[in-house]
Amino acid sequence: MRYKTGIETRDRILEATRAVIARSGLEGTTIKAICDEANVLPGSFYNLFDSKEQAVLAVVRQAIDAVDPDPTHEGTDTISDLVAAYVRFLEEEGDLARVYIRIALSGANHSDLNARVLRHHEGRVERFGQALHRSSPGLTWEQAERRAETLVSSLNGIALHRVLDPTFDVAHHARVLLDDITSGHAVDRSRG
Amino acid sequence: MRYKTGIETRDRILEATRAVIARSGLEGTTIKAICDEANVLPGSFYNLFDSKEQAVLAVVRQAIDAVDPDPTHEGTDTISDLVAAYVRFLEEEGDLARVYIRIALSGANHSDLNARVLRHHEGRVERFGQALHRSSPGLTWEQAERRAETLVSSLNGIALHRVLDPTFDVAHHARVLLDDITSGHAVDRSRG
DNA sequence: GAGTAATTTGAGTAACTACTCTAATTTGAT
DNA sequence: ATCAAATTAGAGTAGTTACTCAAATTACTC
Repeated sequence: MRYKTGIETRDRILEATRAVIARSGLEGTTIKAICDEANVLPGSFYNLFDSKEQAVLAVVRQAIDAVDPDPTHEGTDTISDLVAAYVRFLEEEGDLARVYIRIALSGANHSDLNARVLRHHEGRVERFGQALHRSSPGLTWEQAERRAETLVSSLNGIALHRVLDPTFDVAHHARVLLDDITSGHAVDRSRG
Repeated sequence: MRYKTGIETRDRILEATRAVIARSGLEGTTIKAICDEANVLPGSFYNLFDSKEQAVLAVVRQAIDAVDPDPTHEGTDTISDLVAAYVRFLEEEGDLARVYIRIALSGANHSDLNARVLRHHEGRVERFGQALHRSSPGLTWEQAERRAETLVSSLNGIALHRVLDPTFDVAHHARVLLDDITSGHAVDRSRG
């Protein structure tokens, strides 16, 4: 892959892989579907990728990275920022968002993916927890983290439903969730 | 299927199908996996079922039905009851719960499943909305329904995460969610 | 316990899967 | 323009898929 055409073909294949995963899921993604979508023959695919897995994992990485476009802002953004960023991701990166949600479930099959998804999830929970702790001094760090766990999982539920129903108003429900979870609950009284 | 052994075999195959879907997802479910799990040869499977689809759909129906064990109670149960019933389902019917969550995503491929899942979801939202409206007179019916939409989707998010992380405390997070969504928000101020 | 229908067996099929290989073509530095 | 390397073409392979079928076995009725 040193010529321009090779790089273009590689990009086209990754785009196609993304579209196919978004449409058919990780398990339902076949080489034929990818090649048809990318207008490429199997020989070309295997000239640029070692395996189907490699292309799929590249897209998986894209999706996970795209969820949080600016991980370097750590320690400065509010929960509202974080939720808004996720909503923006869901609304503007339709295919990648679908891929992301598909991964969350397919992970339960492939143990390596499972571990990767869980690690990413924990990172998000921690970041949300810190933001929550900053804005709600009444919460202990542990309480903030637990509420962040609820929030992040719930947001994923909203994202999940959008895959089924494209008219689902993600922005609205995310805001309701955020308002409710951050309002008036200085103490986590549901514990124990 | 008129002999006792045939009925037993049928049940064993459905149990196996349930376990395989829970473990590998709808797309990842193969006749071989089902037959191995049920200790049956393909010929026997096809003596009792017309197709793989038929067995899978039977399990899908089981899962959807099991989510709400008592649909006749309509109009009398509280949101707390409904949430508790879902939590109980998730905790006590591990395999069926996994199947249920898997369906929610796989539905995006098979359009018939998608429609069925959406119909079921809408039914649940309506039931949750009615319970919410009963307990919170400050909410209009429409507001109650919208909050129910948020709640049901969020609960599914919590269920989804449990598939990835079996130690996830579903009961706790469901209660936090319920408390937050039902507390102090007589007016849906996030609208518009 | 004989007869009949249900059930099980297990090899077989056609279509699909991921992936390979060689020959033909295209690319870009010289 | 030449030439080596990159890229593409496209038939081919081995394994897996859902599903079939005739023959052997088993279960129940009388």
